Amino acid sequence: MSKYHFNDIEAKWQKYWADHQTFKADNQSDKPKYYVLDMFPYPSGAGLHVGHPLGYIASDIYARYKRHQGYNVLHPMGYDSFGLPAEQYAIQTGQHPRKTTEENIARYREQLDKIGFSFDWSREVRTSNPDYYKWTQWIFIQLFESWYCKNHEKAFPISELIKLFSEEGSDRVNAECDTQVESFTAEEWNSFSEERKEKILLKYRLTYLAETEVNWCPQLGTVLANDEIVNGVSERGGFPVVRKRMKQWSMRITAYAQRLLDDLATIDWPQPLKDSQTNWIGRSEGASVRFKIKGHDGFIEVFTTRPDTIFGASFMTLAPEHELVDRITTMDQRYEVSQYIEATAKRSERDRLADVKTITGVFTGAYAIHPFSGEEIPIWIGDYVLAGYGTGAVMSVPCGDQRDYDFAKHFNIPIPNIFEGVDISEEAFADKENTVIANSDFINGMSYSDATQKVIKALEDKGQGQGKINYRLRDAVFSRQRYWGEPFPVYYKNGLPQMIDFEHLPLTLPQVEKYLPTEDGEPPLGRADVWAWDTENNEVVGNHKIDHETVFPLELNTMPGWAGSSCYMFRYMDPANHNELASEDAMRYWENVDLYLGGSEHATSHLLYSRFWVKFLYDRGILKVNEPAKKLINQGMILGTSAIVYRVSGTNEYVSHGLKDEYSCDEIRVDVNLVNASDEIDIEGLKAWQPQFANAEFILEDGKYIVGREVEKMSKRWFNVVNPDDICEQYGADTLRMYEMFLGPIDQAKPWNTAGITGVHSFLKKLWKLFHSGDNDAFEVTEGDPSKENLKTLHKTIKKVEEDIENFSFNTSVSTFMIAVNELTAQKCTHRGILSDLMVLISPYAPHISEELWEKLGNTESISTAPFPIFEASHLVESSKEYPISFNGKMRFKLELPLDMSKEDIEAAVLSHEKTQQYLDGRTPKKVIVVPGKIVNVVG
RNA sequence: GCAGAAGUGGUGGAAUUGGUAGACACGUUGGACUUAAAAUCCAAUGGGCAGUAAUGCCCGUGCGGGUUCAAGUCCCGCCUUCUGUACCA
Repeated sequence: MSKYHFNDIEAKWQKYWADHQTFKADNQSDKPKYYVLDMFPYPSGAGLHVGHPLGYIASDIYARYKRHQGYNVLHPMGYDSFGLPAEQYAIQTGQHPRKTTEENIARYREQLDKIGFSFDWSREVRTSNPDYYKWTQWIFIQLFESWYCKNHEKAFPISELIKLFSEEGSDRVNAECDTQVESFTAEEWNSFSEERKEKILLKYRLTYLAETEVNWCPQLGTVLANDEIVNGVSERGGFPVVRKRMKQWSMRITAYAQRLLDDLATIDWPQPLKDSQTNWIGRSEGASVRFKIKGHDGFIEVFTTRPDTIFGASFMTLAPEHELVDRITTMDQRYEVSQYIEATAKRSERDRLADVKTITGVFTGAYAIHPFSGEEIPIWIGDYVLAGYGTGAVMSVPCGDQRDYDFAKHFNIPIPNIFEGVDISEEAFADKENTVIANSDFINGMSYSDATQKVIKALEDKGQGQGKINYRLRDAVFSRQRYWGEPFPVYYKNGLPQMIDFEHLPLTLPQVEKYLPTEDGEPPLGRADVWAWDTENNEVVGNHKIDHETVFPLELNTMPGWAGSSCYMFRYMDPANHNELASEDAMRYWENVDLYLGGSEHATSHLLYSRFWVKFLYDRGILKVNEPAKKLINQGMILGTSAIVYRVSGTNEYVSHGLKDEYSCDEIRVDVNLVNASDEIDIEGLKAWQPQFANAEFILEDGKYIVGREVEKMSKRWFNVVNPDDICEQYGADTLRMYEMFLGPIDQAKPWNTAGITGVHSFLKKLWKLFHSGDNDAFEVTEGDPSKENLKTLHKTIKKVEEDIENFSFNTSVSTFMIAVNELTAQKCTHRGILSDLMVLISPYAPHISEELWEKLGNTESISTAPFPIFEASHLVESSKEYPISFNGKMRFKLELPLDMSKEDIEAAVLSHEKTQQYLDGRTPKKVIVVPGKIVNVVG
């Protein structure tokens, strides 16, 4: 009666861990600290599928391993619980998103608990809880109260900027700010009205209100960030996105572009992830050049990475949205230009992306003056120039840039050649490394780098340009026209934003009757009746009081999804603190995340924004560290294996996969849980599953209906979701944990496939049997000294498992355990010491069975407090080894030799061996290569 | 187009610094136990050739070259697949 009853064992230990708070971490300890974090999930209505826990299992193994190694481990979990799906559901059903969110969280928790994670649930955070988003609002206020000084490359309190303005005026301030700021003296500043000062400061704050061109999604009724748009349509829902000018909150992340780039060198993150952040930031070096406009006072400013090609510029191109277009267009061209602008504005982002081949543009009638030659250069408008990058204008050098070349060819603009010995009759020459400049006045004969320096110097002397570094990274739009997000702690007095004082936070979400935008296009908060701020009593009051002189309207937008997730890793350190984000002591102790696990899809969103906020809070002395995580691992996605049945077109007949080519069929995806490991479907189950199959006819092959397979993302809509609860029920959590690791390397994407799970499950059964080897299956261990063989198996395993965990090769350590248990079974080893060490090795992977057997071994404390066994090389020492002997690299025979032999002795023994003599047949070998412990190679 | 990753049996995948390729598992085949099935256990399993057999030999890590006594691993040139990104001046 001692079968491996995993269900009972797992329930027992999960209860034990919860009752004893086994994994609660202390904020102080003599032990070294280690912080292991998973990216917290959005609790969706679909619940967890087997793909979600992959990363959690890996991080749990590492956390448990670190506890065995004697670390004080912080391993928390929480929920990123603001988000669009709950809001969409609320719009459809009228149910408050808080309610569905809480239900989903309860379901997630239940599922997570079944897998046996060692989370410290006492530190749980939820981004939608007012106690939590109070701190998101607080960080927003800190950003509002700060400006970025470029001289110090650091953020400072806005009060210091005010001091600078009042003492020195604006000209000595070198700040990251809006492109157009006025210049004033200290006297002027001091004479400005408060309102005027406020307006000026808003251009310097790290979060600011600005009229910006945004990605507007009409169907969702909201603005989207660049990373929420995929192929020109919204990531959620796939709706078209158009460009629109709106007043929005923005974050000055561009101030941190260079530091975000530089500090990548200080963190141990995957190279592909660093590369995508580098690309996203998009640093490029070049020059900013100001071209005079014929007959006008102003300049056209352009950015170019090729100042060396300036003499090849035969036209200028402005983006259709460029502010100068209207001013410089001549009367003759006015009609044509306005037609063109209207046409391009109508095109959605998607059309523009889909159709990059068509060249369109129009001449403005105006001319720019070349800064050196003085030539007149026609100014065109073209939609291949993007308003959002650089200055929205380019100097077009058709001989050196393919897009300019194509544009010039299309409109018959001259293409002067400024490269020596290069043929440009077919295409542009863009190879700057192999360039010799010609036809270019004072830079003739120079290379790219020499010419670039020379041109920049000459531009500076003329006051018409300078060297410049440009970034692709844009400031992040921070407003969303949604209900289910953090409200801004902001009210408006005379149209100017004011922050609510810290002691009156959190500003909680008001009740609304519907979650849709209002009829006149305002965000859902525009529906709230009680959404005004009374500055006298510092409380939220009804909108009808707004005409009162102390009551002002509150911000109607809410914050984007990334607001709540940017600094949550610090809140876990001290989640119940009402006075600080986290206490000084807690932050000093835990520093930042030592190991962070999550998907690579967050590379240019969460992970970039988080780094930005952490650097900002570091500048302001709130955080002690300037990066959120020291090491990061991206776990690969687990994909679904969809099952497909084939309906003969226009009938209710379904044909098996092998026969489908004989018919004209439609593919229909069906529930994968109806299909067995040999791809055969349960026909009765299918008939009961959906009404359309109830009366279906099936054309079978060999008496079976075989489905087709397709590997794709695991999702409800493909009916390919596998629920971890079912696996736990059937095989147990320990099997699920080990099998998910066994599937392959942690960072690789792989399809879920239950076929191999029995191998891992039978390993756990064998492990159980190792302890229950007697005739009546009673638990039995032997005492005394372990055999040499036993020790060898154990220490081989310790070494391999330790290496594997340190390298995050969790898949190979599962194999190592299997080998160890097989060997010990063969050795009939039931030795207490060997087995208890083995249990500690296995417990990070299969914690429940380990706890149970650990208890049976007579231990009273949880196995999680047991020290990791120490590897002793002496147990692996052998007296002799079988050497492969090769001739010219080809293996000929094996020879047993003592390990302590010298190189020379090995060589002599090999040469005198009869098989060597046979092979050499009287010849003398050229060389004998001896690799001690490995191989001997005789080169003839 | 650009950047990154990867190509190994029927399948998932192993192979320290170049040193016996295919660990471990699935699957398949055969056997044991059983009235039978399930479960469990044992054996075989990259391909080919020779041999009654033990065994021996040859070929094999996407393709073509190279370095080396020795290459899945290093170098050069290709092909294919995946992932991210894209009119970025």
